[in-house]
Amino acid sequence: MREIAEEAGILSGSLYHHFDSKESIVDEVLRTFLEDLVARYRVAIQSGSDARTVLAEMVRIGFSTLEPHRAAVTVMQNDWNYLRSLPDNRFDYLVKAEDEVERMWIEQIKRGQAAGQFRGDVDPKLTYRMIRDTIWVAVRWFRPGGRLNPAGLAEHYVKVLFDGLGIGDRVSQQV
Amino acid sequence: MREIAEEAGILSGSLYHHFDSKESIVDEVLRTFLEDLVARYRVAIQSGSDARTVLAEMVRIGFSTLEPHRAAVTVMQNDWNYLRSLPDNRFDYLVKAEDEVERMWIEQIKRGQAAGQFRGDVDPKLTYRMIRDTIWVAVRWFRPGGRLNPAGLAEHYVKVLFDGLGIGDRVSQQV
DNA sequence: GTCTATAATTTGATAGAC
DNA sequence: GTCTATCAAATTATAGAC
Repeated sequence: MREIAEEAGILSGSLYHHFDSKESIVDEVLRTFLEDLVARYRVAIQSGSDARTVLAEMVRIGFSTLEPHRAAVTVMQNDWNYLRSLPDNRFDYLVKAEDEVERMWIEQIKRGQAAGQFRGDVDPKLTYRMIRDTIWVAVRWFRPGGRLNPAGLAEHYVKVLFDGLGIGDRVSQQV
Repeated sequence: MREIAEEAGILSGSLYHHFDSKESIVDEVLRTFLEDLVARYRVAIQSGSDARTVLAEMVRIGFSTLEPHRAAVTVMQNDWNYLRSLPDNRFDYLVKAEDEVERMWIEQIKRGQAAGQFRGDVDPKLTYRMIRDTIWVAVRWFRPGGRLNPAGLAEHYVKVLFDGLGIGDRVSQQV
């Protein structure tokens, strides 16, 4: 709280005029982030595009939140398990939001598999988790002004995710 | 410290008979982990196999540490930046170890590109970071006894990483 | 090698003046 | 809306008995 107040240019006691607790600050940061994220996912999904296009767009949306929602993504990374373990039900919406997001991703992965755009021999849920992790953990090393911006990260990842690092006869490698 | 002592079945004061500070505990946990990890990477690299085989093995090694080195991986995830920021130089070896590990991975990626096993239009360093993140963050949700063991996670990831999620004419998708 | 007791510091939060 | 002053609890660490 003292560090937050210092960043804001006031003393820690003054923070309690704006928020009634540390949890309330976290709450506002996370709600804003999740509402924005889910809304943008919905737009991508409702675009009517094929699964591969939608999934690529969702990857781009994810990376694009790293800058505007850096604090939220960091808190999600570091304190997710802690916030969920709190005795009050204050952060129950986190699980609700995560479940909805997971459903969105998995639906697109399954739709792509059904349409023959994605290979059928991967587990949709596990694949979602790995995509999710890759995007959000980038907040730990990503710094604005570096060699690549979030859009560049997204394009690189989409390339590897969809087409793979390897070169060669795809079919013969699918055992 | 109280929680660690409780897990050990003693009181917190008694811990200081075995370690002179909290940092010393973290230090021992991380050193053990990094020595094991680097040694196993070296074995894989010195096997003389082609880059693709070595890289797949390095992925397997990474996932296989999630169970035996769960505490270390968790601390690396949560406290890496903090440990590096400490005024004393006690954890300088973390950066040294990370640099060495990064060199190992990037060398294999570049070797695979030179040999035509990996596509040349991906950034080796960025690709390494994404592989690294995907492996280690799994510690946050991976629980022994679940649907998949670490070896299963590794095989799934190797499949997606090398061959991609997509199906179709690879060349036409490389713009 | 562990316990009891306690020191020293950090941290979230409050009361009331201005 | 911010500051001063301070509280209460938590947390790392120490001293000395057993």
